[in-house]
Amino acid sequence: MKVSELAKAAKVKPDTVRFYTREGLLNPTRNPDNNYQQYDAEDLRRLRFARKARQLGFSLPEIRSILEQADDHHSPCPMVREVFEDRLAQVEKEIEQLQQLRERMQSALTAWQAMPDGTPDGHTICRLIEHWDNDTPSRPEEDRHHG
Amino acid sequence: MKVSELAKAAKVKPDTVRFYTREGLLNPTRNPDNNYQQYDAEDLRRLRFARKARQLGFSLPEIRSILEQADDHHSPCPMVREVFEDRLAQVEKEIEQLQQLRERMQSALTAWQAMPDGTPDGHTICRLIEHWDNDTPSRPEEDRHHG
DNA sequence: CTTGACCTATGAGCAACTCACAGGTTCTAG
DNA sequence: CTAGAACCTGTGAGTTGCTCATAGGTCAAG
Repeated sequence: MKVSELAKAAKVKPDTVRFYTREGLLNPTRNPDNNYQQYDAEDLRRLRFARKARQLGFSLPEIRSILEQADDHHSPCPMVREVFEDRLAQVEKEIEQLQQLRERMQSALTAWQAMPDGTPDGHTICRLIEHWDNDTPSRPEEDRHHG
Repeated sequence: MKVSELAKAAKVKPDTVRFYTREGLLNPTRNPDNNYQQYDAEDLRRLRFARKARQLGFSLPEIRSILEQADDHHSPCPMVREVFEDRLAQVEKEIEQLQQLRERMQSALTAWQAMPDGTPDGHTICRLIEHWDNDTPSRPEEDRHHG
């Protein structure tokens, strides 16, 4: 299989295939005639595995470790279970923080309904935000990259 | 105020102050003697404002727009309200998706309790992940390449 | 006069892609 | 047989909001 064929089979973009290859998650051979990458069924399995693992929140380095363990004929499952549990805890923490944020935003919206849109006067930029009362520490920023 | 003094007053790192200055959110003057940045009370207000806005999910470009509007003596509040409502909707979407992910992870964990840690055999890397059934996108905005 | 703490600007690094570039290869139509 | 489309190659930059590293300038104290 060539890059685009593998990409299509796994429903990802060709650039993702190239990126994963660069990162060592896939081990294609070369077609000596034209220097093209050649992927096989094993690479497709690895790629599909990697995508599932990504959806579960595994990082690329983690996935690479898992694949390397499998290549060495060691079961990566114990590691998978461990990282998975950590990830679940992290997801739960994120949910909690986002819920707190939502509540705070909702009360702010309610409070703002009565507030006028003041013109900045050198002491105030926008009361709406300046009257926001921020006592909670920052939430994880990672997910904002997507949005 | 010098960089570190401003940073301390706003409880951020000096590098953040420098970064915000680079990005045009702060407008310090220069001490002609030593070329150091000089910040005043207005910069402190702007920086505090920016940090609150960041906690609410505003991006730096958005914050810069707000500050520029305020500099032009236009009230940025209508814009703030609008972006804020968009952001709230986005937070709610993220919460929903994370909750779905959590549920799927929890059922996976339950299902895994009975599954053995198989050794990779060339067809399977780790059943725990391979048997994960990924029909829905799990992270806020992965594109669906379905077809 | 050196030490050390501060300041300066700039560039790299993070995560996981995504895209743009410039050029080589293969396929297809005329 | 050839033009051009559509693929392939590698590499480097862009995304977001910082954070850190580098190399060098400034300043108070000993």
